[in-house]
Amino acid sequence: MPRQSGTKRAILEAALELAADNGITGTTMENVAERAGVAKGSVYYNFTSKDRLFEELLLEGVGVLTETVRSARSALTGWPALQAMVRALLETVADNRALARLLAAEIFRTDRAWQPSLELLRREVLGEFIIPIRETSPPAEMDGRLELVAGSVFGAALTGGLEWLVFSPERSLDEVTESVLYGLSGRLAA
Amino acid sequence: MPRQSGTKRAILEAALELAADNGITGTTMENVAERAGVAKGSVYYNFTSKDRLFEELLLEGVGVLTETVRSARSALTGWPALQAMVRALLETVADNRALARLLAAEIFRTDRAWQPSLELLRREVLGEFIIPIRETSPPAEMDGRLELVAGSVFGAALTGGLEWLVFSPERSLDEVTESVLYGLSGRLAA
DNA sequence: GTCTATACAGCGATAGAC
DNA sequence: GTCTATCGCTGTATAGAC
Repeated sequence: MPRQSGTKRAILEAALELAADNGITGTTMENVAERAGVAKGSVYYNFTSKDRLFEELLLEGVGVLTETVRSARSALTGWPALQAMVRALLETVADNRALARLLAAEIFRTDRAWQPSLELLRREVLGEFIIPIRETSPPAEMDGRLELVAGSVFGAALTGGLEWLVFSPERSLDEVTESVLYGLSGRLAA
Repeated sequence: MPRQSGTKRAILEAALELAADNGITGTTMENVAERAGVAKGSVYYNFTSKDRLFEELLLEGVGVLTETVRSARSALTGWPALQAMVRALLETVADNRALARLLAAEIFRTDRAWQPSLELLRREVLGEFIIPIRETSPPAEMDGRLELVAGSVFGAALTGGLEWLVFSPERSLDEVTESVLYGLSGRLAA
């Protein structure tokens, strides 16, 4: 089923875990090789450069995120769809905390070799959020700003998830989902 | 008025601009020196190490952010206070876009020398958000989770602001403020 | 396809003149 | 207080044996 050799998979996983802890620049190809249980030469055989390795890693990760959010939306519309999407996003964050932290650090950078491809995927995720937002019939003057609304809803969930994992890991998924949705539910504006 | 020598200020500013574009690890002390118009030795005279330089930079930045948010809250309570704080935060992001990007990348990292001091300041900012949130009389079962709610509201604003600066810089502060507050106003849950 | 060994550059930090 | 010069280490990437 895996479309890659075991070595390639092992390298990707090692790179992900190390970079979540030490940042991408703080992760050396030597570290990755050690952790994956192979020699540095093998890393360079499987990935032409460090940039390529992390590009592949990030694109795969955002792809998984997009699919999860999309399938959570699937049959629902409007607010119930948004609730399901936020929960799915938080679940993904919890299951891939390394990826989530990496993504948070990379998503607004403009200096990376992989930035163009990453931005494309980012827009895909935001697009998934725009769909149910539009279904809540926003006023006409918000039309051109739905991407900003979606970005901030996405940010609320991602930041809430990271706050959870990094600073309050004792909380349950349910509690965190409720907390994030509480902020979006309008009860703050009551 | 500045409590530091001109050289120290110039170094801090150069470091901030460079790190926003290239990341902290991607910024060398040589780069900083060049941009500040001094020699590398002078950088090391003013800051004992690279870590110290960036610690000072980040702490000063978060301090400014905290003060801005606090003074925006000042005389207000509840939802109006939150609105004012979000707007103030977005204004600060716009005026210090380099700092905002740097902060977004650093705030969830756990591998930095300055992480403990940064986390303290982070809690201060969140504390400012918790005050008006509590004033909206959340149900008792949310009591222990207000930090998560605050974190996600803060994240909504910060992410919305970065989305703005990095991907939709043609929007106005008013439009972005409205967009972020739209997500928090409950109109998505209507 | 995986290994070891190494070239080569870049960076943080220090020494010491002025 | 600022400079130039340099040390020592680390990291990316490659060469070539197996």
